[in-house]
Amino acid sequence: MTVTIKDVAKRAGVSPSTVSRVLSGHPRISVETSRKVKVIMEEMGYHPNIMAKSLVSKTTNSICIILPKPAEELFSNLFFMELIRGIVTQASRSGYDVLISSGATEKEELAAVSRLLKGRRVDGAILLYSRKDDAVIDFLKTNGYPFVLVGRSDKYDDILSVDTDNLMAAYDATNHLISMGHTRIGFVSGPPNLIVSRDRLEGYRKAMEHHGLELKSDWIVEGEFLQESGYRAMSFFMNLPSRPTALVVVDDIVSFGVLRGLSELNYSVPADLALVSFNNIPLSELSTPPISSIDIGIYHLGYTASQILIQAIPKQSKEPGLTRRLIIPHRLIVRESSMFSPVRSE
Amino acid sequence: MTVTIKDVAKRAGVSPSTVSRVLSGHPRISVETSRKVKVIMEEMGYHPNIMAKSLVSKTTNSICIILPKPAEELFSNLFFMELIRGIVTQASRSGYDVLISSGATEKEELAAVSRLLKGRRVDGAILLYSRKDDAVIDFLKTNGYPFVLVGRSDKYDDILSVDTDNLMAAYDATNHLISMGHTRIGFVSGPPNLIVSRDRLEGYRKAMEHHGLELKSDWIVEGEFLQESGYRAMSFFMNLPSRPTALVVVDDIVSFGVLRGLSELNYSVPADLALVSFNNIPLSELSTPPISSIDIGIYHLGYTASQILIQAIPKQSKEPGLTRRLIIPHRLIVRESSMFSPVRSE
DNA sequence: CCTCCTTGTGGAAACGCTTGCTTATGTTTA
DNA sequence: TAAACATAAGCAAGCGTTTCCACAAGGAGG
Repeated sequence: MTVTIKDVAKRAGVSPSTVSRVLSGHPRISVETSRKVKVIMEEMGYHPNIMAKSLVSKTTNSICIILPKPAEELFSNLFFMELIRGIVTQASRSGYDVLISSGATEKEELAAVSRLLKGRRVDGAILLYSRKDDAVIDFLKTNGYPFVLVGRSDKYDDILSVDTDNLMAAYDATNHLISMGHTRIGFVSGPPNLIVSRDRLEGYRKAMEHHGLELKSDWIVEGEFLQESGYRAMSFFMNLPSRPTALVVVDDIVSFGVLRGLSELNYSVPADLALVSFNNIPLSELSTPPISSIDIGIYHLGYTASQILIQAIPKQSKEPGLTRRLIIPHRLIVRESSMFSPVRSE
Repeated sequence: MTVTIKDVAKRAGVSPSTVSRVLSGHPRISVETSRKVKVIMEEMGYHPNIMAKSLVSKTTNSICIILPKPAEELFSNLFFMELIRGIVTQASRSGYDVLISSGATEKEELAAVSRLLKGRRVDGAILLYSRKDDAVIDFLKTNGYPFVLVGRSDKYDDILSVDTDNLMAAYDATNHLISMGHTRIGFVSGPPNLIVSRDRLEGYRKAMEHHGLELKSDWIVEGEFLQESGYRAMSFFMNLPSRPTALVVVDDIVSFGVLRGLSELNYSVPADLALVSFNNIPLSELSTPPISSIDIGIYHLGYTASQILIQAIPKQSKEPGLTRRLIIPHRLIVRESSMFSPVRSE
């Protein structure tokens, strides 16, 4: 049925080994033979069986993306789509296939990962954002599988990772609001077990302290990376007797929730509440008003993660890459949501 | 290094065949042997080599998603993210892995597909939205590979597919505006080579004719599934001497563009222009104002597509599924963007 | 008591490919 | 002219499974 290397060999009057060598560009194959075999492969519609190849070469030319546990929700976040886009693009340029994997529970997730890696279905993995204590990281690390983290681990520091300097990013975001004249600035954070939440919160704190501004514990609320969290945070803040004039929000999606609530209550952005958030997903410029956001180069993060991972996969030919931890630069995109200076009240 | 079936066999004092049979739950294995072998597998941390298994069974337990050509752009559309989410969820429930593939050009795309299918890396494919003449469909069809189309083909009608009744959906959308009292209704379409564009346009036409409303060719503009297209369409319509009071827009993303342009010009939605669009992506309720949209159950489309595909993959055990073409019901979600009745002017 | 089935297991080939070793055919070198 | 080498291609083993076939042991049927 399907045409194998043997069929090609027979038809070309050479041995299977020769055909295989033509395929892999072995140096000791004569130009003529090579050309002849190639013509025949074309004629017969030959395609190498990837499984057979993988079996002997012990390498699959594919990697997997491991989505964080509550994939159902997070999936909807454009953030992950951008990340995946970056990964898929780069991987496919390097001749790698990409497999998407996610589990409903952490246990399921671990099972999936171990099936894929131990079963030699993929050569390596990309983890999208890490929690404080991550069983998957432990698994991958102790078994010596190539993997890269988009984000950072607070447990290991010799791990391949691509990340944003979230502390600095939050510092910059807060600073921007301060430079616009805001002094009463709140922070809407993410889940406390995510490292990114903590780093961004810390950056906010640093900036406030650095400018001698008051850090009220009332003005820091935690939530999820969901629109609803923003909505809730907004009503919390607006009901405060003494409320902030600006907010640093941990993720654009959360900002959408804030925005929505504000518009329902007929508050205006940025006049009643200015906003800066993170990630600059494609939709942050589409909202009304457009949201100022720290662009962290999501696509670029994904692209780079894939690059580093593929470099780290042991190959017969090349030395492994040297990169360990890479920081992708961020930059603040100022849009309407923060273009307002409050009246000085001191 | 890695533990194989032979290692387990040796340690358990049985033959490799027996271990293999334990693995696959063969009926003629004694309960005792089975238990013993399983314990040893656990102890030794055995994981079956998926490649070896695939090689002999000629089946990979994985499918691939083929993204439409200009993946770079479309990827950003939440639409695809939702679709992928549905597919991945269902596939993983059925024990299948999902591979994402996309090519920059149609030729590259075809090469990727043929590498994956002919190379027996995947058992089947899901195509996301079809163009008028699709080489990939031809390839899959003539080679007899299992695949399902999310959308429909105008060339073959014996193809596995999951789709929305786009004609009816557009009819409903238009009808809704008419029932709100609009008589001057325009249509913002997508690329004419996409079947979905044509079907929706046709539904709009049918509804207009059915109510005896004027179909001005001025009031139908084509574009891409991009925000920019909406922006352009908006300025076109607003500069018309005789302009519509409502628009049916082929995709929510396009509506965002319309909305943005309108707000820049200080027009108000729905008072100056009412809007209904399609797909009901998670963000359509987040815009200001929220957009009325035809919910086509994107996640469900993906989920079902995966289900049908996996059923159609020939297995030793089961008969292939019987479904050929499945229509997922749609429903109109009315939001603020269409909640306005124009003043009767006749 | 002998044959025939059933049950549980082992042996070995096969899946399609790569690769180290070997061989055949020139081409240099001493 | 013989020895030494470079080049091109073939042979066969092996990657980790599955599965057909064979086989042993025990029980049932005649």
